[in-house]
Amino acid sequence: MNKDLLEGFNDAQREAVLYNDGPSLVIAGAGSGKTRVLTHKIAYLLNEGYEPWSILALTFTNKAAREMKERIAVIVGEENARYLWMGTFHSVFLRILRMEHEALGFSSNFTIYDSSDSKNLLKGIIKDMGLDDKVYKPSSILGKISMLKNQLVSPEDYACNNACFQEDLRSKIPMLRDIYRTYVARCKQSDVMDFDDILVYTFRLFEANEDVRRKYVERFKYVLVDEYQDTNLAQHRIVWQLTKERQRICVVGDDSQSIYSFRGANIDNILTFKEIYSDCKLFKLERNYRSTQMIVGAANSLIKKNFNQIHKNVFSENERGEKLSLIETYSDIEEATVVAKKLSYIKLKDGCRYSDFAILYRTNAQSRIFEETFRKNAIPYRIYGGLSFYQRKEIKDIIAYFRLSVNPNDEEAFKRVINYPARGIGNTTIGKIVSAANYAGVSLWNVICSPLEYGLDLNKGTYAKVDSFRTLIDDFRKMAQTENADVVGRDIIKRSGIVADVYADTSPEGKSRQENIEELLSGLESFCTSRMEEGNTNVSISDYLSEVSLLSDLDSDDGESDDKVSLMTIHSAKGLEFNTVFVVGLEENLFPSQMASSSPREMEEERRLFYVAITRASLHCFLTFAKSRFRYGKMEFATKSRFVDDIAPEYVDKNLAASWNSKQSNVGYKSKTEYSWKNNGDLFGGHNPAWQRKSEPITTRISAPQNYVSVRKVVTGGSKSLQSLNSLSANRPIAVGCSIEHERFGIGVVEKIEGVGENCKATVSFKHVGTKQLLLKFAKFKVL
DNA sequence: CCTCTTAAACTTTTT
DNA sequence: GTTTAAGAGG
Repeated sequence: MNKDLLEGFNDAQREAVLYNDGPSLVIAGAGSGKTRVLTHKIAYLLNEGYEPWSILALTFTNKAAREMKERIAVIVGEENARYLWMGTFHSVFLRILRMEHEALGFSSNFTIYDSSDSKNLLKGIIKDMGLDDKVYKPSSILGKISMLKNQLVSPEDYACNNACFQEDLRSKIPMLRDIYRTYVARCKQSDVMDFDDILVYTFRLFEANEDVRRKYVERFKYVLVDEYQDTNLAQHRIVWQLTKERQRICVVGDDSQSIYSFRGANIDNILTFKEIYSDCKLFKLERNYRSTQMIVGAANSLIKKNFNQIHKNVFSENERGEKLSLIETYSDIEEATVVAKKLSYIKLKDGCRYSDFAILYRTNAQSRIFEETFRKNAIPYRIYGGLSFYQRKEIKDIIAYFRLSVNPNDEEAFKRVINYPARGIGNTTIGKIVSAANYAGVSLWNVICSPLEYGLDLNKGTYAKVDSFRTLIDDFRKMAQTENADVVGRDIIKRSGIVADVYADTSPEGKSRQENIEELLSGLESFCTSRMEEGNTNVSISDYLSEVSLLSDLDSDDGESDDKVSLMTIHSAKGLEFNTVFVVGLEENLFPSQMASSSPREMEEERRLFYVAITRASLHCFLTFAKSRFRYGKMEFATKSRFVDDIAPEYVDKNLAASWNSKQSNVGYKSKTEYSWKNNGDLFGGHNPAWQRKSEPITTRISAPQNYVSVRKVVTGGSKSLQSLNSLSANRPIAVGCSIEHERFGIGVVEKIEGVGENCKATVSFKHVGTKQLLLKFAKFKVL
């Protein structure tokens, strides 16, 4: 059995699987078969006699956990795999917290705030304290509080720390400590935890209750942690609490892929692991099985630019492969078009599937253009991340009712639905309830249950409305205790009036909301049936909520079944691999992000992010950047990202960019398009791709200038004449002092000209709109 | 108290 | 360009 288990492993991998006598740290380079090692190690442990429920395996995404479980099930059988404690930090510890709720003073049905709930609560607190939300911006306060929690700094610790207070004084937010204290108190009052609380309270549970900690130390005889480079202090300390005696722990990670420090992840956790677990054995997986030598070489040369790292030599023995291609385009729209074209071409040439491709970007906002372009060109795609299913309004409304039926003290859920669907309880009434609750230090629910006791002053009509809401929720609560989740769910959306409200709306958006509700209900149903198949006799709404509140969109993958191009942020691409990867938007202030430019530490993280992006590719990797881009609804000019030049030149084919530039100056719009066509042929062997003729509608739409116009007609303003005007400005050079007539700005005089070729910029003083800077390549004007 | 219109702010990255 | 906050009118 053990022989089979280790078939096809290299020495390093085999040793990492077999060593189980003490703590081990596996540094696993990108594509080095890390997941395979982890799954086989667990299978090996099971073979060695470990009971499935005595193994705890922690991952960062539900998806990773599920995949790993499936792969283990293949080796050791479903009946063993299902009893493993395997999941994200958050889901595993939430499970434990529910069992140990009493020790923490929470009810067993506490609910979870997502970040928008947290933000809303903070907004209210800041308002109540009479503070300016321009100074105390809820999202940045939430960020600070989240960081404190991840560092296990309690409100009390924080209030006592003078250095922190001085820092807040300097940042003009001296009330932060009071906000933090109030925020924690209000969550407690609502019987609610936020994401970070799951870790904080787990730590506190083990810290304050030695017997409880012992219990779990006894249970978890072996602990494995994936992506250890992304753990924060709280996670690190919890793992220590569970493993310090037995020291049967294996962590896997790659310091070069640490990309979550913004969320409190501390790269030092992995760098100092050896010191904390003193007998730790170190294994390095350096052979990359995923990518071509060229891609691995490029990635290595890039990451060398970072100082902080564990030395390793990642290598590939796959084919040499082709260089990375750098593509420069002149707008974000063209970037998407060129990517669509290359993608279609490669698909035809390699005969691969759409699902072999990924478009990776730095920010979610960049997905839009690709979405539009792909839709126009009939390229199927799937967008990951962005607004998740569970963040849609109609879904959140329903979930809020669910939450209230489980935990009526949940303040944010309460506020969300007390007047949805509209039942005549407005902001004034809600305000009165909130202040009565805060005055007495109880939940909103408590106030409406005993309005007299808490001095709730409402007129009779309003009071009747509030009380009928209370009755409604009370009914839901009673039902939620006895009935199954699917039954309760259907009843809730019917009796709350959501069905009537949503189904009255026959507009396209209303229709889509209906579909979403149907989807939620069918999801709820399948949740119930699958839980019952597992042997649970009753499946409560509470069970459902526990599961759902930690799900992200990335997790609800519809699987391999459909053949679509993946569009996602680089962050969500971690752990995945694709034949061909397009890393797009490689521009200064976008990637690396502007936010990172101030600190070298953050800049290194951005570089690691780029490293992650490149190493997702197994065969082809394209890097693209656009010289102009729409941001915040305005056109902005951009320059090539510094990261492009961090890759050693021998790995990157920059010819595309070079020849593009040389032809730029005297080429009008139309020929530019033709040029990129020709270029396509040059790159891949000098012939016109067959699909250019074959799929007529796609081709025309890609190359037709109307494409550009129709997509962004508002911003370019009457760009019908783009073509003619562009060539005009190229043919008739302007000079300082001459008059021009601009399509939108009218008549003006040229004051200054800077730059050469396509970067040529003119400062023009217009009669009516004042002085503007025009980039001649884009500006639409006539020389008079 | 509700709803419609207009204005402003917004963008890292996510469990 | 998009979403969400605030203000006016019903």
